[in-house]
Amino acid sequence: MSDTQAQAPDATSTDTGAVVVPDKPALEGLEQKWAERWKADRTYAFDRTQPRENVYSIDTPPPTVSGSLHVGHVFSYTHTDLIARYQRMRGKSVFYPMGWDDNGLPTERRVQNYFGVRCDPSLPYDPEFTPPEKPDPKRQIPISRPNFIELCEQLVEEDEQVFESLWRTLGLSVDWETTYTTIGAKAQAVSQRAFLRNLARGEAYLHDAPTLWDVTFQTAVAQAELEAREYAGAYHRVAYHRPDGKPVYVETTRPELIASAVALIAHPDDERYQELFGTTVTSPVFGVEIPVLAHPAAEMDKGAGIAMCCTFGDLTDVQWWRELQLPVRTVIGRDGRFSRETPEWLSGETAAAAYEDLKGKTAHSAREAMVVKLKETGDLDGDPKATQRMANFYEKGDKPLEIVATRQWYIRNGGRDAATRDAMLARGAEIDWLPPHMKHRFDNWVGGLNGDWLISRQRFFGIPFPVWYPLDEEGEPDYARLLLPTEAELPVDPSTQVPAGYTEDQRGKPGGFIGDPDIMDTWATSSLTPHIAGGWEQGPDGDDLFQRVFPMDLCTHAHDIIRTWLFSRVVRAHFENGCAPWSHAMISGFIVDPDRKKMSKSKGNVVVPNEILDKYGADAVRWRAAIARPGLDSPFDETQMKVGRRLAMKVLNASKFVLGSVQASEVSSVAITEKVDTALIGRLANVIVKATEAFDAYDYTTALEASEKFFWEFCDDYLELVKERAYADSGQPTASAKATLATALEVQLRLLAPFLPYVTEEVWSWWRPGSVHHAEWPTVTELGSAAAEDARIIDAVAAALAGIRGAKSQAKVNMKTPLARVEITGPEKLVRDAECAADDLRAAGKIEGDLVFTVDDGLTDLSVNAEIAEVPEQS
RNA sequence: GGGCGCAUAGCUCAGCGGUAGAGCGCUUGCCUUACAAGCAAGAUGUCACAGGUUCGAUCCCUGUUGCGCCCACCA
Repeated sequence: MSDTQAQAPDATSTDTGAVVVPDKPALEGLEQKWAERWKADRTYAFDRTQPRENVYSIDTPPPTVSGSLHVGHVFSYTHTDLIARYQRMRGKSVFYPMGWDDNGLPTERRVQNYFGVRCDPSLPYDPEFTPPEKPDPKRQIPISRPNFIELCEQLVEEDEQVFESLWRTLGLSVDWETTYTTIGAKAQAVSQRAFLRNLARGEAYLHDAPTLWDVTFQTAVAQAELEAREYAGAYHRVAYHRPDGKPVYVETTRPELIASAVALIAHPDDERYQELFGTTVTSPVFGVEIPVLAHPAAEMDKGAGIAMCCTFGDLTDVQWWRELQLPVRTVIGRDGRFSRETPEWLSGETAAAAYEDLKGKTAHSAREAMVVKLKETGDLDGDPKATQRMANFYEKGDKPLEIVATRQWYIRNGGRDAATRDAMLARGAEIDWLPPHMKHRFDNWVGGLNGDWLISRQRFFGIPFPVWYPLDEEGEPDYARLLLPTEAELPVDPSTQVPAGYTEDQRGKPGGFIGDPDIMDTWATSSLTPHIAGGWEQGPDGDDLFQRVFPMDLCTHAHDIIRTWLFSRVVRAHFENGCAPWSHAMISGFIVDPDRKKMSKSKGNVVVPNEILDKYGADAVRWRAAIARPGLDSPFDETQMKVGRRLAMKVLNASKFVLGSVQASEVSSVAITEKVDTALIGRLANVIVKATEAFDAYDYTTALEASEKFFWEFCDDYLELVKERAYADSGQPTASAKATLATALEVQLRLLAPFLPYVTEEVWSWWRPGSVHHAEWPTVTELGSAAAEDARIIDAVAAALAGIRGAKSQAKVNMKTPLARVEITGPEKLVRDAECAADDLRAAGKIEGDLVFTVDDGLTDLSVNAEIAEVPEQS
């Protein structure tokens, strides 16, 4: 092979072909040594002069830097790196950037806890502010939004260094000169530009509607961030009253929402309620008159079959409210508490008096209060019956979500129109899914969308919407008339910058303007990672980089974020670029604990990556990652790490051994002439074919298995077999053995390089110039005519050798023990194959007497009969 | 309730229409100057269950059971 890369010469090998092997090769220290070298040599730098067809580009998940990494992340990122390294060796210029997801709620929370502060947007900026030495989590110091953001930026920088160090240790061949953050100016400009484009095309819109609301974080949340959890509740059988006084019982788990009831609803076919449809009933306690209506979404067999519709208790209520055009009667505010003002529909004397006790209460205590009242009025039938129900939670929250009508920004995603939904499904079908069944997750999610994508959040540390609103003479914002920046002005912060034609002193004044107070959800930014990393419409040469890397070749991540990250990138690329963002999506499984349970902090079963990297080394951890196929969950078992470590160690030792007798100049397929040697090369050729086909199909595990199996056979059989011949003084048999050893080792280092980047690079440096990671991926062609040899010869020889060893093992003597006579019997083909290695077998088996080959076509396998020369005395 | 995946040795997993495989673990040995974190040899199975297709099914089809995951589910 030729080394075309201009690499710095290596310290431990020379251009003259000399071989320098350490006395005691060790794994310890390899990560640090080579990570530093790769950095200094810019080994993984992207060559952006290459045209698109010579580029392999990868969209990497930006890890949440304020979170913690677990072993599952490490494995999934390794999977990506295996492909990256393979493609690099195939001659591609690999675009492999790394991003940090540092904006959003996780960072805010971490900053609050770390520094003991909280953001109060009403405060002015304090340039002198320094966080307390000892944060008191119970007494968080209120600070201004700019102060808060400064602390966020400070902390994420520290976190990012920790992450980078871990990834470098793991050996990810990321181009560390191509990093981005989701809060950085570049990401801000890209997010805002993409948003403005969506807005201009009508794909983004402002909408005042009921939204899922987290009362703890006081922000809207999107469908993709929901998590259904079991939640303890109780059925309350409650009486509404017909005009004639007769009760109509409903069953509800949320009696506190009787105050916001707008109708009772039953299924149109429900016999029991036919005569009630079109009439009205009055609510218990409050005596508010509401209609009884029919709607097919009411389920006859659920509860009493007739439901109390409140605005809003759940998503079915929203549907009824919308489709039956019911009024909005909101009692729970953004803080999750009952309104402190008596609602207008409860202004009657009885109702107002009853409501008095609910004011300012949380949903939970309002419920308790209502139960007391219902008992007093006799409208509670029996005792509440405990039940477990599923409720929607924000995935990061711990209180069930409420539904609150608020004004929010949305991006269309097919949740409200079939044409867009079909377009998204079509984009999904353009992607090669690995494994293929992961596409069902995507289709399933897109098919189940129940609304557009809500991207605004009522939080602080994030990318602001580049929007201002004019204020009318009363100081009310005109949401229909948006004030927008030009793309050239981006990024903008509407809370500190002023729209064209206005001055700062008009902020918040009648006739003036206000900035949009919200920020974009972090997914709204990470949905653009191909654009951010790929330099979409930015940089001195405009879109030059982007044209070379987009659409990308690969994205990799675990299956839990198909519905969020994967889908949102498809949405963005569809609207902005009219294509899918990548051609391949490789979906990793989870690493689960030995009981096949998901790892989670609360269960205390999380494996910390640093510990296993320290203990077993990066190559061992990578090996373990590589035996987990795409999409399959894999239980964590530490003993597997030992197996990987043993392989890495074996590579060092076997290489040391081979290089003890072989010169770099002996890598040559021409000198390989002996039948056993050509057969080994023939087998190696088969391995190259198999590994290459597997890698091309993104089946890194099969590629590893093929190369690893060959390597162990190479060590245990071939190396033992030709030892003596390779060490002999001269002659063509010796030359053939040496050439085979050198060639096979050199090829194997390249085959294993994607999996074990450290040991292969270490060994490469002993005798080859440059980096193995820029060496060409092996081909059959370079092995010459030997590649065509019948590889099965090796099997027969190995069987003969095993027979010889077996005899010694059974006799419980050591392998050095001489043999007086050996007879190898079997079918003609196998006997002739084994006979090819007669001299090597004699040497390896220490056969001092006859070595006889006998054909017996009655047998199907080789049979070896060996006589021990002398049985050592038992001591 | 809807969808997807899985079920093969004690464990983790390959495999395949024609005699069932690997690694780990286990057993028995060996200090063989590359490696004792090593080496050699060896034992281990109703291929979840029931039907069907086939000359032949662990493999293909249908159903069942069990396990896991995703979605839906606040009356």
